[in-house]
Amino acid sequence: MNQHASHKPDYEKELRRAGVRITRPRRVILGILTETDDHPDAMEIFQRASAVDSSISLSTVYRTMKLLEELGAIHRHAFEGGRARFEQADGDHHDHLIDIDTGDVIEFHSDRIEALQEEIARALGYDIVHHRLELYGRKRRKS
Amino acid sequence: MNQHASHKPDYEKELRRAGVRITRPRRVILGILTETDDHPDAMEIFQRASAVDSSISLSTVYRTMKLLEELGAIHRHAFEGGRARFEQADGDHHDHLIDIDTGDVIEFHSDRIEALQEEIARALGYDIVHHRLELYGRKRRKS
DNA sequence: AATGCAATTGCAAATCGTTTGCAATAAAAA
DNA sequence: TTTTTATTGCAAACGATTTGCAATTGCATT
Repeated sequence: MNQHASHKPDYEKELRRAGVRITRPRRVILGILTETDDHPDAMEIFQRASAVDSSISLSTVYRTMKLLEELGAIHRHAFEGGRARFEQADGDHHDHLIDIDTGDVIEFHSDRIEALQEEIARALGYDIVHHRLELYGRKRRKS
Repeated sequence: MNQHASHKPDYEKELRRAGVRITRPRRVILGILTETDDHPDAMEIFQRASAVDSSISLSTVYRTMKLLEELGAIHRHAFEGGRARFEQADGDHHDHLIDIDTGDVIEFHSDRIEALQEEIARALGYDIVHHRLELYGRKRRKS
């Protein structure tokens, strides 16, 4: 099991490569995504974007996130509790531990769990297309 | 890893013990839940209930499911794709493999995965409150 | 069996997160 | 700079679920 270290992607380059226009709202949103390491939801991104340019709409945030998701630049997660949350897609697969008190997300990866999942699916006659492993926990109190 | 075998619960007794009234709509819904082994969503339950008594409303289905959930008699799962799905809560914990083509749900349990999850959480300084492990797969083609 | 009253119902409207139609605006190609 | 077309903000629509409310119904009591 090991935690994961992130590196900054160049979203603007990715979008340009996809042939979409680099507009002012998009530039602001991409900037926010680039400088964040957590897992914000659309509303959080919208608020941070509004602080930079108050004319940006929530719709544009959603549209931009959908665009980035389709390009494979970000991942959308439906953790418990309403809103979807986003994170940059930096190649390496990982699962999530969500702090139920703060909402913080810790990424982790376990080859052993992945292998067991494969084993189980095979035994049931299935090929795994994707999976979802989320641990919801609380920080252990110092004893 | 082993699959799970279900046994019929007496929902009506559980409700009565909780001091709620056994109404006609509730009796119909409980009957449907008792005789099903799959993981229906509220709309499916509503449709099956409507076939028995067309005056039953979707609201009542939702209210009854919430009631049973609060009593711990059923579990609610937010698998991918819109609606929540329900299953009887028969003590033993299990995870789910969802057939992405049919929506079928196969239950499984792995002590080894559970142990690894605990290990990971501990290493990160957390206690697991609950977790979600869902495998989304496709039936392996006979080769 | 008739009564009384709180629990339960069906309905419509509200909610929440997200998406969409549309006319106005702005990128970027010419 | 003009033109073309993508993108925007807005408001309205959306789908799943919940809720307020007046009407109904279980059921404990006579």
